[in-house]
Parts: sequence; C-alpha cells; structure tokens
Amino acid sequence: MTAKPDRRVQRTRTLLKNALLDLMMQKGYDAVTVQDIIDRANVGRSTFYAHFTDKDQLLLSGIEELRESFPQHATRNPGPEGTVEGPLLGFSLPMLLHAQSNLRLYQALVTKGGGAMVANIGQRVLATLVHDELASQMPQGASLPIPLEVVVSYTVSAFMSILRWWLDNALPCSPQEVDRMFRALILPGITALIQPARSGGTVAEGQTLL
Amino acid sequence: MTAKPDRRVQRTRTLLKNALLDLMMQKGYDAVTVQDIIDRANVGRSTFYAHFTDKDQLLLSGIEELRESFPQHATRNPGPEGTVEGPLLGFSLPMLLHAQSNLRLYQALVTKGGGAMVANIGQRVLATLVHDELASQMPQGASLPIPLEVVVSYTVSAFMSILRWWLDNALPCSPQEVDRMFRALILPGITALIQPARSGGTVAEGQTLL
DNA sequence: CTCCAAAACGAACAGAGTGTTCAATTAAGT
DNA sequence: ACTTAATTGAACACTCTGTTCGTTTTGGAG
Repeated sequence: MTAKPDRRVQRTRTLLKNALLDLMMQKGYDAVTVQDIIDRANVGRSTFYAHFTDKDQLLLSGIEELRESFPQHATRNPGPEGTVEGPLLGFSLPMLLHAQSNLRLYQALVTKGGGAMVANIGQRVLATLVHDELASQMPQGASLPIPLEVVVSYTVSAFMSILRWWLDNALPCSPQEVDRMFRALILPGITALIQPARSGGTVAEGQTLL
Repeated sequence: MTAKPDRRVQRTRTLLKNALLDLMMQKGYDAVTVQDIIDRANVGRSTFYAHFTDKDQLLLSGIEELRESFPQHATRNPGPEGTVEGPLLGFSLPMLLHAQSNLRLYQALVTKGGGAMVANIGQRVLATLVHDELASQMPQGASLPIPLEVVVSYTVSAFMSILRWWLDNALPCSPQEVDRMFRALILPGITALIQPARSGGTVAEGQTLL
C-alpha cells in the first residue's frame, strides 16, 4: 500500500546528474543550460522540472549525495582522552582519500567546472568542521590574538587551494603526500597560535616572524 | 586634426561602470543583466554595445583601471642588495592600503558580489607577484620539498581569504593589524620551507609538525 | 555663432534560454 | 492484464542577448 518505488524515477535522476557532471567538465557549470542537460540525458523537458526546480537544485542534490558518502569518523576528532588526540586538522587526509575515490565528481565540482555555488557550499561545510575542531583544541577561556573566524576561513581556503591543485593536475602524487604538504605549510602558523606559551610570547606581535 | 576627445564617451563609460558596481553590491555580478546596467545608467542599449562587447568586458575595464592605480613599488621587492631585502610577501600591506583607499570598488569585486571571473583574475595577478618574489628568495639551484606552484597558490588563497574577511566585515581593524595576522599565520610555514637548514632537516618530512 | 561629424538614442528584430501547462503515451508493480 | 504513476513533447509567455539602422543630440573646430 505504501511502498511503490518506481525504478524510473531513480533512473531519471541519475541520468540527469550524470549529464550535468559530464557537461560541467566540458564547459563549466555556468555555461551548462537545462537544454543541454535534458538533451544529453534524453529526458523530457517537463520531466526535468518535475524533479528539480532548477539547474542549481540538481547540482545541490548531487552534492548532498556526495556529502552523505563522506566517512563520518573523519568529521570529528574523537580522541579517547577527549582533548588532544589524533593529528590537528584531522579532516585533511580522509577528505583527500574521499576525493580519490570519487575523483570524477570532485573534479567536476572543485575544478573550474563548479561555479561560485560549489565553492560557497564547500567553504561552509569545511568551515564548520575546522571551527569545531579548533574550538575544542583551545583552553576554554583563552582568546586568540587572531579571531577564530579568520583562522578558520584561512585554513579552509588553504586546503581548498591545495585540493584544487591536486585535482587539476590529475593527482600528481599520493594523498599522503598532499596531506604532508598541507600540514607543512599550515601547521607551523596554527600551532604557534594555540600554544603560544612554548616560545614565550604572543606570536601575533612578533616582528621576529619577518 | 587628430585630437578630438569627446567628453561624452568618457562620461558614458563612467556611468556604466558605476552602475555595474552599484548593482554588483546589490545582487552580485552574476545576477546583473545588461538591461539592469543601462537602465540604471540611463544609457541606450546600442550605446552600451558600442563601448563594450559584453558585461564581462565592462567589468574587465573596471578591474584594469584599478590595477593601474596600484602602487608600482609594491609589485616587486627591490632590495638594495638584491636578494633578501624588505619583508617577505611585501605585497600584503600595500594591497591592504590600496583596498582601504578604493573600498567601494574592492568590496564590489572581492565580496560575494564578484563572480568567478574576478576571483580568477585576482588569483592570477597575485600569483605572478608572489611567484616572482618567492623565486627570487630561493637559492637558485635549490628545489623545494613542495612544488613552488603549490606554495604560490596557497599563499594567494590565504591572503584573499583574509582580505575577503576584512572587507566583508567593514574593515573591523587597521590594515596593519590585518597584515600582522596574515604574516603570523603564513610566514612560519613559508620560512621553514625556504630556510630548512636552520632546524636541521627537511621540513616536509617532519612528523614533528604534528 | 555656425556647422558637422561623432556620439548617443531607441525601437525593432532574431535567437536562445527559462519555467509552465496539458493532453497523450509508456511502462512498473500488483 | 490492468491501473496508476511517470514520462513525453509540443506550445506558450517571458526575459535576456546582441545587432541593425534611421533619428536626434551635442561637443568642439573654425
């Protein structure tokens, strides 16, 4: 009585998503028209609008699918002791591995193909991840010499820039190596921030950094 | 015989540029139509196309204007000795000051208003700046443990992310402070790269960074 | 001031894309 | 085999683009 899942609807949605991805890699998201999509997918115009209100909604549904397939254990940093366990910025390697597994999709999204929309969504998703992790690493009352907001968006931008390089160049090295580069570039600045006691001064004031 | 600069053309072009900037701050570049622009500027449709082939060309001409007004002395790092003079990444403070002087324009471009186009151009311009500077700082034969290309795009992304934060939040602090944050975050990683001898090992291999 | 060529105007057009509607067709699941 | 949901494709009104062309305005030279 309740369950009547018509196989056609899933098939149609998949056809449309794949068509969009193909076209994104050819022309970039912005240049793709609904006309293009339904032509390539061999789907009627009205069928498209029966499933999605928009080109954007189609893309969003694809992104959502991808997000759900991202391993959950990587979104938090559940150290047994509760405070500082596992490497800082633990999302990095899992996400690189995830990108490797879903290469086609990541390339379509992250490469020049994906417009401002993808960039914004990716930024938001990663930002909450990084924010939570950094916040948990800090002594509760402590205030940073740099607004946490800035550190977070800096970290996310840095990661996305390296990820984009990796994907644009057809994975010129292993995920582990990319992870290593990311950490080598970004961790010195971050750790100096959250553990300023070790060098005996507030880092952000140091002319010594020049 | 030769010189007949009609004041009208300059006036028209300025009207159009200003209209575009206004609309960008309201709706974002992508949502602005040529129709919008000529309506707001009170300029005839055919006049628009007599001056620019495109919405994009209009934007480009605005960007070009901005780029020309950027102080030249900041684009290179002309140390008297020729090698390491002045702070690393010297473009930072001058560009922040430039942004402060041209606030409206920078906000329209860098904030969510400016689409993928602005981001790409900005990325390219800054990338050549950073590339030249970093390349000049390195011992000539030396090879980095991280591709220079990666370091450059990482640096540019990091700077743009902080610049965007600054502009989006209506300049919550002085350019000098922003510059300080940028350097505090990014320089530890960069200097460790180009002067690896000081800590006695190749930085990129150090698990010690975790 | 007069004149005229350069500039701006605006209406009209063809082309392309969007999002909607609807009657007709197809095929999945019972 | 039958029913019902899904798909189809044509037609429609709409918006935007980029071009054309005859008309009007106006800056600047003489």
